[in-house]
Amino acid sequence: MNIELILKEAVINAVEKLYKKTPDQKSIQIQQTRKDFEGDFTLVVFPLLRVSKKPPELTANEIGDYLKANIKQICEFNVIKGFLNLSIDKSFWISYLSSVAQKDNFGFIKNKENPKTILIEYSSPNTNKPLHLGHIRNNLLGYSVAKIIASQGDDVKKVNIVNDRGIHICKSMLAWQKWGDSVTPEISGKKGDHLVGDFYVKFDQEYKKEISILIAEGQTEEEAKQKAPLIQEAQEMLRKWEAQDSETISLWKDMNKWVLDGFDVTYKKLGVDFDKIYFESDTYKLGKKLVEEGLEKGALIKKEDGSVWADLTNEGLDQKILLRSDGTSVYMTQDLGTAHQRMTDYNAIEAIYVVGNEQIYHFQVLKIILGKLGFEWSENLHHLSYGMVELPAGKMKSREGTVVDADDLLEGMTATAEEMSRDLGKLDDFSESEKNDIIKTIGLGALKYFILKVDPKKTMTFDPKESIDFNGNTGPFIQYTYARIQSLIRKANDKNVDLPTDLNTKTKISNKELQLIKQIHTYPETLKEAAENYSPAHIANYIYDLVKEFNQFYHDHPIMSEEDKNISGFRLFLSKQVGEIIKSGMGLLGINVPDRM
RNA sequence: GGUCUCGUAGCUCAGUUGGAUAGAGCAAUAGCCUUCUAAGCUAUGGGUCGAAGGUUCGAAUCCUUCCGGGAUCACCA
Repeated sequence: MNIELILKEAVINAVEKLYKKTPDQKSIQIQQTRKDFEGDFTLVVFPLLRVSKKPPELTANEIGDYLKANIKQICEFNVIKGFLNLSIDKSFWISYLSSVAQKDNFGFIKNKENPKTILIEYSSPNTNKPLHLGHIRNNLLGYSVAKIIASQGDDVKKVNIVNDRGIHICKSMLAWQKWGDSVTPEISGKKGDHLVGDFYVKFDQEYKKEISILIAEGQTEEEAKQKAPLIQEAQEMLRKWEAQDSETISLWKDMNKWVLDGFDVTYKKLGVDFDKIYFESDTYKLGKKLVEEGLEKGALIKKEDGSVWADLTNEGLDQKILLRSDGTSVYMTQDLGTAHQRMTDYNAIEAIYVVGNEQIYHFQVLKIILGKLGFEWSENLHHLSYGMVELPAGKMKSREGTVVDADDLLEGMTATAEEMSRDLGKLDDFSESEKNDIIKTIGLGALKYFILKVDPKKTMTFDPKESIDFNGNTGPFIQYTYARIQSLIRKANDKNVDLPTDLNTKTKISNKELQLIKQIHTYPETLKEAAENYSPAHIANYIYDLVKEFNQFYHDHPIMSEEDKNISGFRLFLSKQVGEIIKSGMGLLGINVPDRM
């Protein structure tokens, strides 16, 4: 019994009765009334003037009269210009709040009729360096979007495809061989991914030296880049790897394990996980068969030199190579193969790729080619592309060491949270382990919220020198409000202020309280939109507004000292519900909320 | 050059399929803790929504052109 639907239907009836015509759905525009006006919902009558053939005010008044007479929830209305503001009876809102409390996961959809299996791929790291801030954005987005979509009743599978082979991996391996002195994570005491990453940087440094020497000797930059001994050795190593040379493979396995163990630690700290991890070393040969089949079907073309291409000129794009003249495959070929493989593995019909916006073109092409190959699900492949995270100085570059490392950042956040708590004297009477849990929750919450509240497609800048805020529109602000609510509930329990099981609909409530209930009312719609748009930011901003509103309420609506039992009970009930929604919404962002802080 | 994308307060960002007087936070200033957690609340200042046209009863939102930033256009991944 969604009140907006009831209103919509009623408006249609009104128009039919009054003007003898059926309005089309689009012309019924009902929205929340802006705060500066009296009312709960507003009908915009402009689109209906065509049917009414009367001035806006008159039309609005006529419809208002009809609605007030026929819909019992409507107690009053006013008209300003072409806007018909409808007031809903307060008892309706109070009973609505009661009904919300009876739902288990308010706003979630359970037992959806035809749940879809949706794959979401995110993270997809390279095993040659540790994770950085860009990966954090990717992981948080992927994990949160997966939760949000699942909350709307579909079956979501999280997959990670680890890029564990290729020339970049060989670079780290080679540098380790040359300058590593048999060091291991155990010996150095360094986290494996960082250790390997150091060798990747080392490679680049030495490689650059060689290049500048060659250039000094008179070669062009182009030539020098190709002819430097190090890069040639790395290429040789890749050839050996592909030929399954046992020594190379063994080194590769060792170093990959170091990195993957390191990733696991970071993933765990971040609180993200996967249903399945694919490795590119297992899948990089996939796709060739699809291409050959496509060739037979005539969906692809073969050139004189034997290379195979997809012709996308009808789609306004170029031609795209899929098999080189020597028959080897390219990145796109692989991706065709892994896409097919995954969809088959899970019998899925929809997939979301969480990948940076520099690959927009790649995914556009991928989708078209899969369509040409005859896969109907190609229509349901979505690229959730997100903007880069930049430093004030510009882009982050792993090879040059100008990155914000994920582990460092996480640690820094916890440290800041601790400092903050200490300064405020918040955690003085907590045990050491409680304290640790709480500061981790707060630090992580600050980071996650900081990243997720921003529209994914926007490029964001991050200044490592300025620590992430803990006041205002931040994770800790929301967590704090939650903790206060929990404290309220505990105190109420001690002081025998009852939490009613059912609300008295005659209770007198303030505008602020009404406003809060109305905001609770939009939570399910917010979740739905967030799922449709793959947008955690929607939810983040919703919770912020709710919390802001709640704090105002909290400030000037006493609960314990309120003598009217009806009112104190109602306020406690309302507070608890707000708390539930904070927890639920933050949960969808992958952010925990503490009971005390 | 083609395609895509972004441009809203000093800074970081909201702004639902076009709707009423464009909103928050940070930073600045001034208030509020013997009473439910001050990581909070209140107030003040701060804007030609990149620019110009157009569509519309109505545009930050849609269309066109231009300006500025970013991405991409490999027989790299």
